[in-house]
Amino acid sequence: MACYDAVLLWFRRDLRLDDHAALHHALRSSGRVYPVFVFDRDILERLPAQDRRVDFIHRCVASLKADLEALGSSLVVLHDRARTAIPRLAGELGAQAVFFNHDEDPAAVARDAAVTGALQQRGRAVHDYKDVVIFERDEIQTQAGRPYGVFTPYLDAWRKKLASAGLAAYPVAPYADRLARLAPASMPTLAELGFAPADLALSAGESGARALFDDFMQRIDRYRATRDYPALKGVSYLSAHLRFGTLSVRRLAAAALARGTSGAQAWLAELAWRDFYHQVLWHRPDLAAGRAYQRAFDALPWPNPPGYLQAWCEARTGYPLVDAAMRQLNQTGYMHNRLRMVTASFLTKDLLVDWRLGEKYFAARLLDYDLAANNGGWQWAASTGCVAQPWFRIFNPVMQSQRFDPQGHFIRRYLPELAPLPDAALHAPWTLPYARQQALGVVLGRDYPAPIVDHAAMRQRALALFRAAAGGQG
DNA sequence: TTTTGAGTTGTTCGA
DNA sequence: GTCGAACAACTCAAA
Repeated sequence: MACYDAVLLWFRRDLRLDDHAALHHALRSSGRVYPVFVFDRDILERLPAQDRRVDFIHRCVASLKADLEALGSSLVVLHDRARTAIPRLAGELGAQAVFFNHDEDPAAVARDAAVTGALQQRGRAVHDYKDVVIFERDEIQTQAGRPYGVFTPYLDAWRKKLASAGLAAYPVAPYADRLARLAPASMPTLAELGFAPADLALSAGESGARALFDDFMQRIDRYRATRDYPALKGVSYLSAHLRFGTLSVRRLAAAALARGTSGAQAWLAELAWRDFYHQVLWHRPDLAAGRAYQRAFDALPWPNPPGYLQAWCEARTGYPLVDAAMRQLNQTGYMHNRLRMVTASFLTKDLLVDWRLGEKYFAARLLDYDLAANNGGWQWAASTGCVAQPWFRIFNPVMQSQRFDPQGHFIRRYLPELAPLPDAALHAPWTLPYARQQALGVVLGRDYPAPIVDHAAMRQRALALFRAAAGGQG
């Protein structure tokens, strides 16, 4: 292992001190480690001022800084362009090397290549590590040495590798005295970054992540049975913390493995999905530019009927489960996984809107937005992805509503204007006669939109669209 | 090389 | 209301 006097540890999507690959290696190889985080102008400039993610990250960074100060160090927080700021800071602090963890987002890959080039030009070393996922890049390949394009065999290989290789651990505490002694300094406020505070239900930072993790471990055995019901507390609610690395994915996998129950196994497979999509993006960076995984579907002539996208975004489709889900997204920055499928299917197969537009909307709204997973999920729903939903398999939004929100608890939570409706009518209010609507005080077109499309008719159009495109592959 | 089995999350139709 | 078949045929991954 290299031996340095002083190095930089660049935090990015790994905002924690627990089990941190790059930090662990930095501390082991250097007498002094300077922790730094950059609010990157190159990224922030492209975000709207009300983007609630910046508030969440800001809180996580403040929490990380406080944790470092408790150890006698601090965090250098810059509001700058990482491409130039990191090499400059390394020079100012006399750091001989910069340590960071991989980020496979193609924009981050390009940024890191630029930073690496600039550092090496000045004779400084760069050390980068796998940390965000369990297995990355080419670690899991088919027997033919190709990346997997089908999840089920990938999962099989992933589980085998996990069983044989085990999970690495990257402790930080034993070397904490090598964190640079830094006096607490101020960091830019959210307002100085140009962003407004958000109404966040999710507690930030490592302590917030830990609390959610402990809570989920009480429920993980029931995960398989409850995860599809948005009204239930069935899923982990850890996605945003995984996105920003306030939790170590290795700790999560270890906990699920140790638990060993059917529910824990089902959840472990979700972590494998995350690895799978990250690996797909690594091999297909063109997906980030909106290319379809199945190139034959790149030219699919999405009709994009005027007004449909906006109605979907604004929760005005007239399909209660879809609208409730979109309100959940708009109000909280989160959407239940089952509902991500329902709304994505509805936009692409019922409204015939290009999946890229839906993906873009999710990307701007989701607190847990992760390019690899979001793109993978949308392409799956749109039937353009790897082992996608077969195109003739189209969700029926009413049936999904009846199956997964039978008592309408979720719908009533986000669409209180429909609360007076009886359970049976909640999934398809247009089936109520006008007189009954009046009696209940929920009149379609006045209190809630009439359905924007007829599912059966649009299903036929979607089938025709895909049949033509699939036939054209010939 | 060829063969074989399988592919996250479904819906509709008709008996 | 319940059940099985049809929806199409292709690609992936392993044996």
